[in-house]
Amino acid sequence: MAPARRIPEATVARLPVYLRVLAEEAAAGVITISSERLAELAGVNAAKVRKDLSHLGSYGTRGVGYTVDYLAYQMSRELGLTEARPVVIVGAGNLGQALANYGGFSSRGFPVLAMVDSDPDKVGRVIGGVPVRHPDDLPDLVADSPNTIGVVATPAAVAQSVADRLVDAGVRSILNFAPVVLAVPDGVLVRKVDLATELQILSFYQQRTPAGRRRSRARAGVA
Amino acid sequence: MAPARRIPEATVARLPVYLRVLAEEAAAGVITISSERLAELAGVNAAKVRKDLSHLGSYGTRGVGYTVDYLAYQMSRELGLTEARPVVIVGAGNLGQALANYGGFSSRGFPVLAMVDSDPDKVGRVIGGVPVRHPDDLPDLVADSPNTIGVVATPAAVAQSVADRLVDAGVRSILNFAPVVLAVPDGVLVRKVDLATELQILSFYQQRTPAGRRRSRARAGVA
DNA sequence: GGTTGTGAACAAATTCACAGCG
DNA sequence: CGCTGTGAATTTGTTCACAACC
Repeated sequence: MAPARRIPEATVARLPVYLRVLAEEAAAGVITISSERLAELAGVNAAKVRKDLSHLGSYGTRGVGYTVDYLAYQMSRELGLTEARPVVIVGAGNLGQALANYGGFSSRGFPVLAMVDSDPDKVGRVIGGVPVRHPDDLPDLVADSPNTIGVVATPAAVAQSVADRLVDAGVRSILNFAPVVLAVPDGVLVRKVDLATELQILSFYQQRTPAGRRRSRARAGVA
Repeated sequence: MAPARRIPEATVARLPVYLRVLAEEAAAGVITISSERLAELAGVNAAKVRKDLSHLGSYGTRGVGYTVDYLAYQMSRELGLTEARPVVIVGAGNLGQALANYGGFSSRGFPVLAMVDSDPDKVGRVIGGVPVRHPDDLPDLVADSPNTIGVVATPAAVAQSVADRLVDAGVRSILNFAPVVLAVPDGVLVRKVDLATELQILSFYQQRTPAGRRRSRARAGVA
């Protein structure tokens, strides 16, 4: 009986993956799932799944597994997903538009309220179903929902000033796609997604793997 | 004198960040940089920087710091960035187009060769300066450069079959934006970027921070 | 029998603190 | 004196292996 306080960072980072798998299984009519199977679908090993889940509480049944719906519910609750978190995307360029159009946000509880851009040609238009607003409207947009998440999808040069405006408007969570380290006050959370960084990491690891024999068609996967 | 073999994963993940900082400093005319300063700009602490760099070798000078150009060169070499890695983006939807247009790839040594899409309305066109090719062309596209990186920017439903085709064509590094765990043979590397996952992680941590007093304008940053 | 939940063993990563060198 | 490079200490994360339980 681990009553579950202080969930390790590494575990938190995996919960969304488990949650997605559980949603898929639930949709497929699966009622219970073992740590073994969940591990396979999530691409990790079973011991890790059990340890991770034990941090949430004792939601499994020995000899049986976990009830998919129930586990998913507990996980959503723990992640704070019981109510929707609105998203405002700053930067209505290619990336901003792609994110706005990307169905994965709204469908997973993150409705895209608006895009924000200073280009007068864009302000007032609706792109991909999302209205484009002027940066001055940020405080109004955020005022209603204090737990709005701000997404920075601008060029690096303006990312810091955009972040400042988001913070001033009351945003306390920021997802940053610009390749800069944002400075924000205490209490504001930033996560960064850097596309070129990901490629560089791939680049490092690929050079070690000698070039390999020609393609074996094995489904290795969960390595 | 750490002659540098087996660089820890956590270190590899930070090298691209250091490298970007070094490039910016070099562009600004800075000649040498201390671990303290590099740490500040990269958003980590100085001990970590020194430990990370020590895995590459002893490239610093005590009492002085690191020569920016030299360190950047050694780092690029270690990351395997001395020659360009071509990128093929599969999926010419919003995300694919955004990635194709995103300058950050080409400018950092990852030229975008082509997008691939099965939509006949798109094949043959040039979008954002990048030609759209038919999936059947994949083997030809990749044949020339065996170290091509494949980017999966398709809906989840087809991501696995796309990955299969990439692997069959000879691709050994894949960056996956689809919210699925890809199964690939040994020797093929996959990294995943899941946008909704990032939002969910933000969601978890934000709910703990009680809502906070009204905005203090402190530049906390590097926390 | 089958599967969870968890202590204990192990491994990786971070941080400290300082000797060593320029 | 200043700053790097690194052993040692600490913390965090992973894996093992098995008792507890259905």
